[in-house]
Amino acid sequence: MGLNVIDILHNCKLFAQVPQTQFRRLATLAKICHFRKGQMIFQEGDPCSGVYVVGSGMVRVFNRGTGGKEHVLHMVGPGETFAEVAAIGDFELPASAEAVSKTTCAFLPAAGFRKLLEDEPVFCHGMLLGLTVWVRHLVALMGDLVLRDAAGRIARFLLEAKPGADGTVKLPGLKRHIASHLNLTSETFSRTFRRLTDAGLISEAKNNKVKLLDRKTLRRVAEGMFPKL
Amino acid sequence: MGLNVIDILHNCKLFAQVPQTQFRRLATLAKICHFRKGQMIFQEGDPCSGVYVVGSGMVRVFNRGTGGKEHVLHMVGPGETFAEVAAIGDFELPASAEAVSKTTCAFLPAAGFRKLLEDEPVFCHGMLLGLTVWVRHLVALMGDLVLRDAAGRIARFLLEAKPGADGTVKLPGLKRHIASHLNLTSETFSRTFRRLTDAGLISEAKNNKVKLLDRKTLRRVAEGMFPKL
DNA sequence: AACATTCCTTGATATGGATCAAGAGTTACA
DNA sequence: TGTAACTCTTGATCCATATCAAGGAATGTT
Repeated sequence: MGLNVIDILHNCKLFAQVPQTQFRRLATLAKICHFRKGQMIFQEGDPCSGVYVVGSGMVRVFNRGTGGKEHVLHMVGPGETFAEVAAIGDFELPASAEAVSKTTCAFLPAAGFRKLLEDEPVFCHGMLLGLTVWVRHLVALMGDLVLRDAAGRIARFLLEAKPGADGTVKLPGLKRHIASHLNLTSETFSRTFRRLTDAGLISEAKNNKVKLLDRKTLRRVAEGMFPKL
Repeated sequence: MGLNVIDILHNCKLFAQVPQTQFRRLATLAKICHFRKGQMIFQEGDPCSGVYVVGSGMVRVFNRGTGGKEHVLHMVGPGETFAEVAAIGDFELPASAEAVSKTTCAFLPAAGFRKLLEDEPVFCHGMLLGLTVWVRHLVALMGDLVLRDAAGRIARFLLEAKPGADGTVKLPGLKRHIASHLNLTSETFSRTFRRLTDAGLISEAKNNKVKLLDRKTLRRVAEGMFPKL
Protein backbone atom coordinates (compact mmCIF):
# COMPACT_ATOMS: atom_id res chain seq x y z
CA MET A 1 0.00 0.00 0.00
CA GLY A 2 1.21 3.46 -0.88
CA LEU A 3 1.44 4.93 2.59
CA ASN A 4 3.95 7.73 2.62
CA VAL A 5 5.15 10.14 5.28
CA ILE A 6 3.00 13.04 4.12
CA ASP A 7 -0.21 10.99 4.13
CA ILE A 8 0.46 9.64 7.59
CA LEU A 9 1.32 12.98 9.13
CA HIS A 10 -1.63 14.71 7.48
CA ASN A 11 -3.95 12.11 8.93
CA CYS A 12 -2.62 12.80 12.44
CA LYS A 13 -4.88 15.02 14.53
CA LEU A 14 -2.02 16.13 16.73
CA PHE A 15 -0.39 17.81 13.72
CA ALA A 16 -3.60 18.95 12.07
CA GLN A 17 -3.13 22.61 12.95
CA VAL A 18 0.54 22.83 12.09
CA PRO A 19 1.04 25.48 9.35
CA GLN A 20 2.51 24.55 5.94
CA THR A 21 6.07 25.64 6.54
CA GLN A 22 6.53 23.80 9.80
CA PHE A 23 4.64 20.82 8.51
CA ARG A 24 7.14 20.48 5.69
CA ARG A 25 9.98 20.56 8.19
CA LEU A 26 8.24 17.82 10.17
CA ALA A 27 7.82 15.74 7.04
CA THR A 28 11.50 16.12 6.22
CA LEU A 29 12.43 14.60 9.57
CA ALA A 30 10.21 11.59 9.17
CA LYS A 31 11.13 8.07 8.14
CA ILE A 32 8.69 5.31 7.31
CA CYS A 33 8.97 2.11 9.31
CA HIS A 34 7.19 -1.20 9.22
CA PHE A 35 6.47 -3.75 11.93
CA ARG A 36 5.29 -7.32 11.68
CA LYS A 37 2.38 -8.60 13.70
CA GLY A 38 3.63 -9.29 17.22
CA GLN A 39 6.87 -7.36 16.79
CA MET A 40 8.11 -5.34 19.76
CA ILE A 41 8.76 -1.71 18.84
CA PHE A 42 10.46 -0.72 22.08
CA GLN A 43 10.65 -1.75 25.72
CA GLU A 44 9.83 0.09 28.92
CA GLY A 45 13.05 1.69 30.16
CA ASP A 46 14.67 2.09 26.75
CA PRO A 47 15.90 5.55 25.82
CA CYS A 48 13.35 7.30 23.63
CA SER A 49 14.62 7.63 20.08
CA GLY A 50 11.62 9.47 18.69
CA VAL A 51 7.92 9.88 18.09
CA TYR A 52 5.84 7.31 16.20
CA VAL A 53 2.78 8.21 14.16
CA VAL A 54 0.66 5.24 13.17
CA GLY A 55 -0.29 5.15 9.51
CA SER A 56 -1.94 1.75 9.39
CA GLY A 57 -2.26 -1.19 11.75
CA MET A 58 -2.49 -1.10 15.52
CA VAL A 59 -0.01 -0.74 18.36
CA ARG A 60 -0.43 -1.78 21.96
CA VAL A 61 1.34 0.36 24.56
CA PHE A 62 1.60 -1.35 27.92
CA ASN A 63 3.35 -1.70 31.25
CA ARG A 64 4.64 -4.93 32.66
CA GLY A 65 4.25 -5.90 36.31
CA THR A 66 5.68 -8.82 38.20
CA GLY A 67 4.51 -12.33 37.37
CA GLY A 68 3.79 -11.51 33.73
CA LYS A 69 0.90 -9.20 34.53
CA GLU A 70 0.42 -6.40 32.03
CA HIS A 71 -1.54 -3.20 31.82
CA VAL A 72 -2.50 -1.88 28.39
CA LEU A 73 -2.26 1.90 28.58
CA HIS A 74 -3.40 2.62 25.08
CA MET A 75 -4.32 0.94 21.83
CA VAL A 76 -2.88 3.22 19.19
CA GLY A 77 -4.52 3.26 15.77
CA PRO A 78 -4.07 5.22 12.52
CA GLY A 79 -3.71 8.96 13.04
CA GLU A 80 -2.54 8.56 16.62
CA THR A 81 0.94 8.88 18.10
CA PHE A 82 2.96 7.19 20.80
CA ALA A 83 6.23 7.86 22.66
CA GLU A 84 5.65 11.59 22.14
CA VAL A 85 5.76 12.44 25.85
CA ALA A 86 9.13 10.76 26.43
CA ALA A 87 10.48 12.31 23.23
CA ILE A 88 9.50 15.83 24.30
CA GLY A 89 10.60 15.43 27.91
CA ASP A 90 13.71 13.47 26.92
CA PHE A 91 13.36 10.64 29.38
CA GLU A 92 13.22 6.88 29.34
CA LEU A 93 10.18 5.26 27.80
CA PRO A 94 7.66 4.61 30.58
CA ALA A 95 5.99 1.73 28.71
CA SER A 96 6.58 -0.92 26.06
CA ALA A 97 5.04 -0.97 22.59
CA GLU A 98 4.14 -3.90 20.37
CA ALA A 99 2.53 -4.02 16.94
CA VAL A 100 -0.58 -6.18 17.31
CA SER A 101 -0.99 -6.37 13.56
CA LYS A 102 1.11 -5.50 10.52
CA THR A 103 1.78 -1.82 11.12
CA THR A 104 3.26 1.13 9.27
CA CYS A 105 4.43 4.22 11.14
CA ALA A 106 6.05 7.52 10.42
CA PHE A 107 8.97 7.96 12.79
CA LEU A 108 10.24 11.39 13.89
CA PRO A 109 13.67 11.29 15.56
CA ALA A 110 13.60 12.84 19.02
CA ALA A 111 16.39 15.36 18.55
CA GLY A 112 14.89 16.88 15.42
CA PHE A 113 11.46 16.85 16.96
CA ARG A 114 12.67 18.71 20.04
CA LYS A 115 14.55 21.20 17.89
CA LEU A 116 11.36 21.89 15.99
CA LEU A 117 9.51 22.49 19.26
CA GLU A 118 12.09 25.07 20.28
CA ASP A 119 12.21 26.78 16.91
CA GLU A 120 8.52 26.88 16.09
CA PRO A 121 6.26 28.44 18.74
CA VAL A 122 3.08 27.59 16.89
CA PHE A 123 4.05 23.95 16.73
CA CYS A 124 5.05 23.98 20.39
CA HIS A 125 1.74 25.52 21.39
CA GLY A 126 -0.13 22.93 19.36
CA MET A 127 1.70 20.12 21.09
CA LEU A 128 0.95 21.70 24.48
CA LEU A 129 -2.76 21.64 23.70
CA GLY A 130 -2.43 18.08 22.43
CA LEU A 131 -0.83 17.03 25.69
CA THR A 132 -3.59 18.57 27.81
CA VAL A 133 -6.08 16.36 25.98
CA TRP A 134 -3.95 13.33 26.71
CA VAL A 135 -3.70 14.24 30.41
CA ARG A 136 -7.45 14.66 30.62
CA HIS A 137 -7.82 11.22 29.09
CA LEU A 138 -5.40 9.68 31.57
CA VAL A 139 -7.09 11.28 34.56
CA ALA A 140 -10.47 10.04 33.36
CA LEU A 141 -9.09 6.52 32.86
CA MET A 142 -7.58 6.53 36.32
CA GLY A 143 -10.93 7.60 37.74
CA ASP A 144 -12.59 4.74 35.89
CA LEU A 145 -10.18 2.14 37.18
CA VAL A 146 -10.45 3.30 40.77
CA LEU A 147 -14.06 4.39 41.15
CA ARG A 148 -16.06 2.09 38.88
CA ASP A 149 -16.80 -1.61 39.03
CA ALA A 150 -16.30 -4.00 36.11
CA ALA A 151 -19.66 -3.26 34.47
CA GLY A 152 -19.19 0.47 34.97
CA ARG A 153 -15.77 0.44 33.35
CA ILE A 154 -16.97 -1.48 30.32
CA ALA A 155 -20.07 0.71 29.96
CA ARG A 156 -17.98 3.88 30.17
CA PHE A 157 -15.50 2.53 27.66
CA LEU A 158 -18.24 1.74 25.16
CA LEU A 159 -20.01 5.06 25.68
CA GLU A 160 -16.74 6.94 25.30
CA ALA A 161 -15.77 5.34 21.99
CA LYS A 162 -17.11 7.21 19.04
CA PRO A 163 -19.42 5.07 16.92
CA GLY A 164 -18.68 4.30 13.28
CA ALA A 165 -20.94 5.03 10.32
CA ASP A 166 -23.25 2.11 11.13
CA GLY A 167 -23.69 3.26 14.73
CA THR A 168 -21.59 0.45 16.16
CA VAL A 169 -18.44 0.75 18.23
CA LYS A 170 -15.39 -1.05 16.91
CA LEU A 171 -13.24 -2.58 19.65
CA PRO A 172 -9.66 -1.43 19.10
CA GLY A 173 -7.95 -4.78 19.45
CA LEU A 174 -8.52 -8.12 21.10
CA LYS A 175 -11.04 -8.36 23.92
CA ARG A 176 -8.22 -9.55 26.14
CA HIS A 177 -6.40 -6.28 25.49
CA ILE A 178 -9.46 -4.14 26.15
CA ALA A 179 -9.94 -6.10 29.35
CA SER A 180 -6.35 -5.38 30.41
CA HIS A 181 -6.82 -1.70 29.56
CA LEU A 182 -9.76 -1.65 31.98
CA ASN A 183 -7.81 -3.64 34.56
CA LEU A 184 -9.94 -6.74 34.22
CA THR A 185 -9.06 -10.31 33.39
CA SER A 186 -10.42 -11.52 30.08
CA GLU A 187 -12.65 -13.93 32.04
CA THR A 188 -14.30 -11.13 34.01
CA PHE A 189 -14.57 -9.05 30.87
CA SER A 190 -16.29 -11.89 29.07
CA ARG A 191 -18.75 -12.53 31.89
CA THR A 192 -19.60 -8.88 32.39
CA PHE A 193 -19.97 -8.35 28.66
CA ARG A 194 -22.47 -11.19 28.65
CA ARG A 195 -24.42 -9.69 31.55
CA LEU A 196 -24.75 -6.45 29.59
CA THR A 197 -25.78 -8.40 26.49
CA ASP A 198 -28.34 -10.47 28.40
CA ALA A 199 -29.76 -7.29 29.88
CA GLY A 200 -30.32 -6.04 26.34
CA LEU A 201 -27.99 -3.05 26.66
CA ILE A 202 -25.55 -4.09 23.95
CA SER A 203 -25.26 -6.67 21.21
CA GLU A 204 -22.24 -8.01 19.48
CA ALA A 205 -21.87 -7.68 15.73
CA LYS A 206 -19.42 -9.23 13.29
CA ASN A 207 -15.86 -8.05 13.10
CA ASN A 208 -15.26 -7.08 16.73
CA LYS A 209 -18.02 -4.50 16.71
CA VAL A 210 -20.56 -3.76 19.41
CA LYS A 211 -23.96 -2.15 19.04
CA LEU A 212 -25.12 0.02 21.95
CA LEU A 213 -28.82 -0.72 22.24
CA ASP A 214 -29.64 1.37 25.30
CA ARG A 215 -27.27 4.23 25.94
CA LYS A 216 -29.44 5.67 28.69
CA THR A 217 -29.31 2.57 30.86
CA LEU A 218 -25.69 2.04 29.92
CA ARG A 219 -24.99 5.46 31.36
CA ARG A 220 -26.63 4.41 34.61
CA VAL A 221 -24.53 1.26 34.62
CA ALA A 222 -21.44 3.45 34.24
CA GLU A 223 -22.55 5.29 37.36
CA GLY A 224 -22.67 2.05 39.31
CA MET A 225 -26.43 1.48 39.22
CA PHE A 226 -26.35 -1.88 37.47
CA PRO A 227 -27.10 -4.59 40.05
CA LYS A 228 -30.47 -3.05 40.85
CA LEU A 229 -30.99 -1.99 37.23
CA MET B 1 2.60 35.71 57.22
CA GLY B 2 3.90 37.94 54.48
CA LEU B 3 3.36 35.67 51.52
CA ASN B 4 3.08 37.71 48.36
CA VAL B 5 2.59 36.84 44.72
CA ILE B 6 6.25 37.18 43.78
CA ASP B 7 7.44 34.89 46.56
CA ILE B 8 4.91 32.22 45.71
CA LEU B 9 5.61 32.24 41.99
CA HIS B 10 9.37 32.26 42.54
CA ASN B 11 9.06 29.20 44.73
CA CYS B 12 7.20 27.34 41.99
CA LYS B 13 9.35 24.89 40.05
CA LEU B 14 7.08 25.04 37.03
CA PHE B 15 7.94 28.72 36.56
CA ALA B 16 11.56 28.46 37.66
CA GLN B 17 12.98 28.85 34.16
CA VAL B 18 10.73 31.67 33.04
CA PRO B 19 12.86 34.69 32.09
CA GLN B 20 12.49 38.04 33.94
CA THR B 21 10.28 39.84 31.46
CA GLN B 22 7.70 37.10 31.18
CA PHE B 23 7.87 36.39 34.86
CA ARG B 24 6.87 39.96 35.58
CA ARG B 25 3.90 39.62 33.25
CA LEU B 26 2.91 36.44 35.10
CA ALA B 27 3.17 38.21 38.41
CA THR B 28 1.00 41.06 37.16
CA LEU B 29 -1.78 38.58 36.40
CA ALA B 30 -1.72 36.97 39.80
CA LYS B 31 -4.02 37.52 42.73
CA ILE B 32 -3.51 36.16 46.23
CA CYS B 33 -6.26 34.03 47.68
CA HIS B 34 -6.80 32.33 51.02
CA PHE B 35 -8.72 29.22 51.97
CA ARG B 36 -9.82 27.96 55.35
CA LYS B 37 -9.13 24.41 56.44
CA GLY B 38 -11.74 22.18 54.81
CA GLN B 39 -12.85 24.79 52.30
CA MET B 40 -13.72 23.61 48.78
CA ILE B 41 -11.79 25.52 46.12
CA PHE B 42 -13.68 24.14 43.13
CA GLN B 43 -15.73 21.16 42.10
CA GLU B 44 -15.26 18.58 39.38
CA GLY B 45 -17.16 19.78 36.32
CA ASP B 46 -16.87 23.50 37.08
CA PRO B 47 -15.46 25.71 34.35
CA CYS B 48 -11.78 26.37 34.97
CA SER B 49 -11.22 29.96 35.96
CA GLY B 50 -7.46 29.77 36.29
CA VAL B 51 -4.28 28.22 37.64
CA TYR B 52 -3.53 27.95 41.35
CA VAL B 53 -0.02 28.01 42.78
CA VAL B 54 0.22 26.91 46.39
CA GLY B 55 2.21 29.26 48.61
CA SER B 56 1.51 27.64 51.96
CA GLY B 57 -0.78 24.94 53.26
CA MET B 58 -1.96 21.86 51.41
CA VAL B 59 -4.63 21.11 48.83
CA ARG B 60 -6.25 17.78 48.05
CA VAL B 61 -7.27 17.22 44.42
CA PHE B 62 -9.68 14.35 44.04
CA ASN B 63 -12.40 12.63 42.03
CA ARG B 64 -15.70 11.53 43.42
CA GLY B 65 -17.32 8.21 42.54
CA THR B 66 -20.74 6.88 43.37
CA GLY B 67 -21.59 6.10 46.99
CA GLY B 68 -19.25 8.73 48.39
CA LYS B 69 -16.09 6.96 47.25
CA GLU B 70 -13.23 9.29 46.45
CA HIS B 71 -9.87 9.05 44.75
CA VAL B 72 -7.16 11.50 45.73
CA LEU B 73 -5.25 12.33 42.57
CA HIS B 74 -2.69 14.61 44.14
CA MET B 75 -1.78 16.27 47.40
CA VAL B 76 -0.56 19.70 46.35
CA GLY B 77 1.94 21.46 48.59
CA PRO B 78 3.92 24.73 48.47
CA GLY B 79 5.58 25.35 45.13
CA GLU B 80 3.18 23.12 43.25
CA THR B 81 0.27 24.00 40.99
CA PHE B 82 -3.17 22.64 40.26
CA ALA B 83 -5.87 23.18 37.61
CA GLU B 84 -3.13 24.09 35.14
CA VAL B 85 -4.10 21.43 32.61
CA ALA B 86 -7.74 22.50 32.41
CA ALA B 87 -6.67 26.15 32.25
CA ILE B 88 -4.35 25.54 29.31
CA GLY B 89 -6.70 23.22 27.45
CA ASP B 90 -9.74 25.35 28.34
CA PHE B 91 -12.00 22.58 29.51
CA GLU B 92 -14.03 21.69 32.54
CA LEU B 93 -12.16 20.80 35.71
CA PRO B 94 -11.71 17.03 35.80
CA ALA B 95 -11.44 16.91 39.59
CA SER B 96 -12.40 18.75 42.77
CA ALA B 97 -10.02 20.60 45.08
CA GLU B 98 -10.21 21.18 48.81
CA ALA B 99 -7.84 22.94 51.17
CA VAL B 100 -6.92 20.40 53.85
CA SER B 101 -5.35 23.09 55.99
CA LYS B 102 -5.27 26.88 56.02
CA THR B 103 -3.88 27.61 52.57
CA THR B 104 -2.61 30.58 50.59
CA CYS B 105 -2.39 30.45 46.80
CA ALA B 106 -1.44 32.68 43.94
CA PHE B 107 -4.20 32.58 41.36
CA LEU B 108 -3.58 33.18 37.63
CA PRO B 109 -6.77 33.80 35.63
CA ALA B 110 -7.10 31.37 32.73
CA ALA B 111 -7.55 33.90 29.94
CA GLY B 112 -4.43 35.86 30.82
CA PHE B 113 -2.49 32.67 31.35
CA ARG B 114 -3.46 31.35 27.93
CA LYS B 115 -2.64 34.66 26.32
CA LEU B 116 0.80 34.51 27.87
CA LEU B 117 1.30 31.01 26.49
CA GLU B 118 0.50 32.24 22.99
CA ASP B 119 2.64 35.35 23.23
CA GLU B 120 5.71 33.91 24.91
CA PRO B 121 7.27 30.88 23.23
CA VAL B 122 9.80 30.34 25.98
CA PHE B 123 7.07 30.23 28.57
CA CYS B 124 5.00 27.91 26.40
CA HIS B 125 7.93 25.55 25.91
CA GLY B 126 8.59 25.53 29.65
CA MET B 127 5.01 24.56 30.34
CA LEU B 128 5.22 21.82 27.71
CA LEU B 129 8.19 20.31 29.53
CA GLY B 130 6.38 20.69 32.83
CA LEU B 131 3.40 18.80 31.48
CA THR B 132 5.53 15.90 30.25
CA VAL B 133 6.76 15.42 33.81
CA TRP B 134 3.20 15.39 35.06
CA VAL B 135 2.18 12.82 32.44
CA ARG B 136 5.09 10.60 33.40
CA HIS B 137 3.97 10.84 36.99
CA LEU B 138 0.38 9.90 36.11
CA VAL B 139 1.44 6.94 34.01
CA ALA B 140 3.64 5.67 36.82
CA LEU B 141 0.81 6.08 39.33
CA MET B 142 -1.57 4.20 37.08
CA GLY B 143 0.97 1.41 36.78
CA ASP B 144 1.24 1.29 40.56
CA LEU B 145 -2.50 1.07 41.08
CA VAL B 146 -2.95 -1.67 38.51
CA LEU B 147 0.17 -3.79 38.79
CA ARG B 148 1.16 -3.65 42.47
CA ASP B 149 -0.47 -5.02 45.59
CA ALA B 150 -1.12 -2.97 48.72
CA ALA B 151 2.37 -3.42 50.19
CA GLY B 152 3.97 -2.72 46.81
CA ARG B 153 2.06 0.51 46.37
CA ILE B 154 2.96 1.78 49.81
CA ALA B 155 6.60 0.78 49.40
CA ARG B 156 6.81 2.51 46.02
CA PHE B 157 5.15 5.61 47.42
CA LEU B 158 7.65 5.83 50.26
CA LEU B 159 10.64 5.14 48.02
CA GLU B 160 9.46 7.75 45.54
CA ALA B 161 9.05 10.55 48.06
CA LYS B 162 12.21 12.54 48.51
CA PRO B 163 13.46 12.40 52.09
CA GLY B 164 13.83 15.52 54.24
CA ALA B 165 17.00 16.71 55.91
CA ASP B 166 16.72 14.11 58.69
CA GLY B 167 16.36 11.29 56.17
CA THR B 168 12.70 10.72 56.91
CA VAL B 169 9.79 10.96 54.50
CA LYS B 170 7.02 13.36 55.46
CA LEU B 171 3.55 12.08 54.54
CA PRO B 172 1.79 14.84 52.58
CA GLY B 173 -1.50 14.80 54.44
CA LEU B 174 -3.59 12.42 56.48
CA LYS B 175 -2.93 8.70 56.20
CA ARG B 176 -6.49 8.30 55.04
CA HIS B 177 -5.72 10.59 52.08
CA ILE B 178 -2.50 8.79 51.20
CA ALA B 179 -4.47 5.56 51.35
CA SER B 180 -7.07 6.94 48.95
CA HIS B 181 -4.32 8.16 46.63
CA LEU B 182 -3.03 4.57 46.48
CA ASN B 183 -6.56 3.21 46.06
CA LEU B 184 -6.63 1.59 49.47
CA THR B 185 -9.02 1.96 52.39
CA SER B 186 -7.47 3.50 55.46
CA GLU B 187 -7.94 0.14 57.22
CA THR B 188 -5.88 -1.74 54.66
CA PHE B 189 -3.31 1.05 54.65
CA SER B 190 -3.01 0.84 58.41
CA ARG B 191 -2.62 -2.95 58.43
CA THR B 192 -0.11 -3.00 55.61
CA PHE B 193 1.85 -0.17 57.16
CA ARG B 194 2.05 -2.22 60.32
CA ARG B 195 3.27 -5.30 58.45
CA LEU B 196 6.08 -3.22 56.96
CA THR B 197 6.87 -1.81 60.39
CA ASP B 198 6.87 -5.25 62.04
CA ALA B 199 9.17 -6.53 59.31
CA GLY B 200 11.61 -3.77 60.27
CA LEU B 201 11.48 -2.02 56.90
CA ILE B 202 10.11 1.29 58.15
CA SER B 203 9.44 3.06 61.41
CA GLU B 204 7.10 5.85 62.21
CA ALA B 205 8.44 9.10 63.65
CA LYS B 206 6.67 12.07 65.18
CA ASN B 207 4.80 14.52 63.03
CA ASN B 208 3.56 12.24 60.27
CA LYS B 209 7.05 11.24 59.26
CA VAL B 210 8.34 7.82 58.28
CA LYS B 211 11.87 6.51 58.43
CA LEU B 212 12.90 4.05 55.71
CA LEU B 213 15.08 1.52 57.52
CA ASP B 214 15.74 -0.90 54.67
CA ARG B 215 15.37 0.60 51.23
CA LYS B 216 16.76 -2.50 49.54
CA THR B 217 14.10 -4.83 50.88
CA LEU B 218 11.50 -2.11 50.43
CA ARG B 219 12.39 -2.11 46.76
CA ARG B 220 11.79 -5.84 46.62
CA VAL B 221 8.45 -5.34 48.33
CA ALA B 222 7.58 -2.78 45.65
CA GLU B 223 8.27 -5.48 43.06
CA GLY B 224 5.79 -7.79 44.71
CA MET B 225 8.22 -10.00 46.63
CA PHE B 226 6.86 -9.33 50.07
CA PRO B 227 4.96 -12.40 51.24
CA LYS B 228 8.03 -14.61 50.86
CA LEU B 229 10.32 -11.80 52.03
C1' DA C 1 -10.62 -31.29 4.75
C1' DA C 2 -7.70 -32.12 8.81
C1' DC C 3 -5.04 -30.03 12.04
C1' DA C 4 -2.86 -26.63 15.01
C1' DT C 5 -3.25 -22.17 17.06
C1' DT C 6 -5.15 -18.60 19.15
C1' DC C 7 -8.99 -16.45 21.30
C1' DC C 8 -13.00 -16.55 23.92
C1' DT C 9 -16.42 -18.46 27.10
C1' DT C 10 -18.11 -20.73 31.07
C1' DG C 11 -17.88 -23.03 35.58
C1' DA C 12 -15.79 -23.91 40.24
C1' DT C 13 -13.04 -22.17 43.70
C1' DA C 14 -9.82 -18.96 46.03
C1' DT C 15 -8.36 -14.51 47.82
C1' DG C 16 -6.92 -9.62 48.54
C1' DG C 17 -8.81 -6.02 50.02
C1' DA C 18 -13.41 -3.89 51.39
C1' DT C 19 -16.77 -3.35 54.77
C1' DC C 20 -18.66 -3.40 59.30
C1' DA C 21 -17.86 -2.76 64.07
C1' DA C 22 -15.57 -1.40 68.18
C1' DG C 23 -12.19 0.77 70.60
C1' DA C 24 -7.69 3.62 71.36
C1' DG C 25 -4.95 7.59 70.63
C1' DT C 26 -4.77 12.64 69.51
C1' DT C 27 -6.00 17.27 69.07
C1' DA C 28 -8.83 21.21 69.97
C1' DC C 29 -10.98 24.24 72.59
C1' DA C 30 -14.31 25.71 76.19
C1' DT D 1 -8.76 19.76 82.70
C1' DG D 2 -12.59 17.68 80.67
C1' DT D 3 -14.97 16.40 76.88
C1' DA D 4 -16.10 16.41 72.02
C1' DA D 5 -14.50 15.48 67.53
C1' DC D 6 -11.32 13.41 64.72
C1' DT D 7 -7.92 9.98 63.19
C1' DC D 8 -6.06 5.74 63.36
C1' DT D 9 -5.90 0.79 64.62
C1' DT D 10 -7.44 -3.82 65.04
C1' DG D 11 -10.63 -7.73 64.55
C1' DA D 12 -14.41 -10.38 62.14
C1' DT D 13 -16.67 -11.10 58.08
C1' DC D 14 -17.93 -10.42 53.22
C1' DC D 15 -17.60 -9.88 48.30
C1' DA D 16 -15.97 -8.58 43.65
C1' DT D 17 -12.82 -10.14 40.95
C1' DA D 18 -8.84 -13.30 40.21
C1' DT D 19 -7.37 -17.81 39.38
C1' DC D 20 -7.65 -22.45 37.86
C1' DA D 21 -9.59 -25.64 34.69
C1' DA D 22 -11.92 -27.31 30.68
C1' DG D 23 -14.06 -26.93 26.55
C1' DG D 24 -15.69 -24.35 22.22
C1' DA D 25 -15.39 -21.11 18.43
C1' DA D 26 -12.61 -18.80 15.12
C1' DT D 27 -8.70 -18.49 12.17
C1' DG D 28 -4.88 -19.89 9.76
C1' DT D 29 -1.83 -23.67 7.59
C1' DT D 30 -0.61 -27.96 5.07
